[in-house]
Amino acid sequence: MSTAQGARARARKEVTAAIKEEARRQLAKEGAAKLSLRAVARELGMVSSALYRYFPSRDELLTALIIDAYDSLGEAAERARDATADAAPVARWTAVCEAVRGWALTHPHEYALIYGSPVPGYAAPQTTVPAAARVGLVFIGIVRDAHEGSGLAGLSLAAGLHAEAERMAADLAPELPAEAITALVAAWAQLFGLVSFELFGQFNKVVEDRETFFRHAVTGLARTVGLR
Amino acid sequence: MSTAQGARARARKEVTAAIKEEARRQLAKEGAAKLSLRAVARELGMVSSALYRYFPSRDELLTALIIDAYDSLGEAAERARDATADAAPVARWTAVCEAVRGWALTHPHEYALIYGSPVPGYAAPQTTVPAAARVGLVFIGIVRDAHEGSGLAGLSLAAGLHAEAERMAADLAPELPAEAITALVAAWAQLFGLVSFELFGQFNKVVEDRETFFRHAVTGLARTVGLR
DNA sequence: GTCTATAACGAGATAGAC
DNA sequence: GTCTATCTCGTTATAGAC
Repeated sequence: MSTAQGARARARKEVTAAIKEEARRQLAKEGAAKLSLRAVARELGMVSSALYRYFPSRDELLTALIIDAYDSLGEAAERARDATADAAPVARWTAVCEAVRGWALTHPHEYALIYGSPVPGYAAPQTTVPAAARVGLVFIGIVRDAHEGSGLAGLSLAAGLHAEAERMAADLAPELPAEAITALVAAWAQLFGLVSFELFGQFNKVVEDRETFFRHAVTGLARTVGLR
Repeated sequence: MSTAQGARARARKEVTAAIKEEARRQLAKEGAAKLSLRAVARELGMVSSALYRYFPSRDELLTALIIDAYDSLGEAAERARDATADAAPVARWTAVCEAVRGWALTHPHEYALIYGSPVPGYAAPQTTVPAAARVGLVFIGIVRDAHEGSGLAGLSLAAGLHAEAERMAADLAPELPAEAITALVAAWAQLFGLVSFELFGQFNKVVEDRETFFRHAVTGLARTVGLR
């Protein structure tokens, strides 16, 4: 019975993986808005109703793809962080930024799914939050390590932002100065601005040597969060 | 006959405008990927074949919407620049940034159309380039004015980036230092990272007082391009 | 119990004949 | 410009295989 259960569980895992794999293929070809359970089933030689044993609705399938994408990106970032554990803070920062960019370039459609336009009629549930937070936590970890080690450069903070900065710090990293967390959130958004512009074509005919440009830009970002 | 011709031209303009208006409504409801000439025609009480007298294809309609969106955003930015002609460079910079954010918040679907995920199967033609460039030219203008007036702060440039920086400067603004243009292009992308994160929901449960946060962040961006 | 297959619903898009 | 026949879709109910 334990082997039968094991076999069933294994089969279930494999089918689930095959469904997501095919769904990702469709994501690339038609976009998230047109992702269709029927098409996925057809391509897999299944009947559409059979898919409901694995995903209770189309939206749940989308959610699974979104979580997978966030996790895949988060893992890439964590690998880069861990591989540079002994390096200087700025070097770790840029290494993670480059890992993010590298992941985006190799997974453009999954990147568009999580950081591009919202899918009409779909609202991401709270279950996506932990996976979505992983990249951010990697950056927080680097800044925290720098803070406890060589220290952070002093940063200024606009007068009206104190309350909000304290709130964000309490939420995200109580052990860090509020100005650092504020700067970090801004840098986080700005990093994805650089990646999105490259990926979505805004750098066409503008930036040619994108790798060098990116490294220069994110080194600047590292400085704005107080790393050195 | 000249009155008849004038009336015809006017009618054509009006129908064209009505088509685009309805198309924008669909953009909001279903997203760019599902924009269909048929649905637009139906909603307007026309027959789909009649639409082809105004737009030769769905892609051309999309292109028109994209150009309109870029122009609308560009105008908002230009208005903010002109309204602050006598202000300090940093104040002008933040005013234009806030105009960009304000436009995005009031036109979220058009923003997603031009700065969100690419539409599958659609490639923007070169005709969109001039409209797309308008916002960028506004920022270049502000930096140029500052350079000719109170001057720019000195900026560093990564060693390997000299060639690319010179190329970009020659392309975009030969009268500005190459480091300034490089920093400006980065800041431009980073600005849209801030706006996209707010608009696409990444700031949910993270940034609460978004207006204050945004102003703080773009003031920081102004400094990274050498304004003061 | 776990899965797949058949059939059907209501809604929307599409193609072509007229 | 209209009408109709035929597709697609998400989703459910049901029946039967393993």
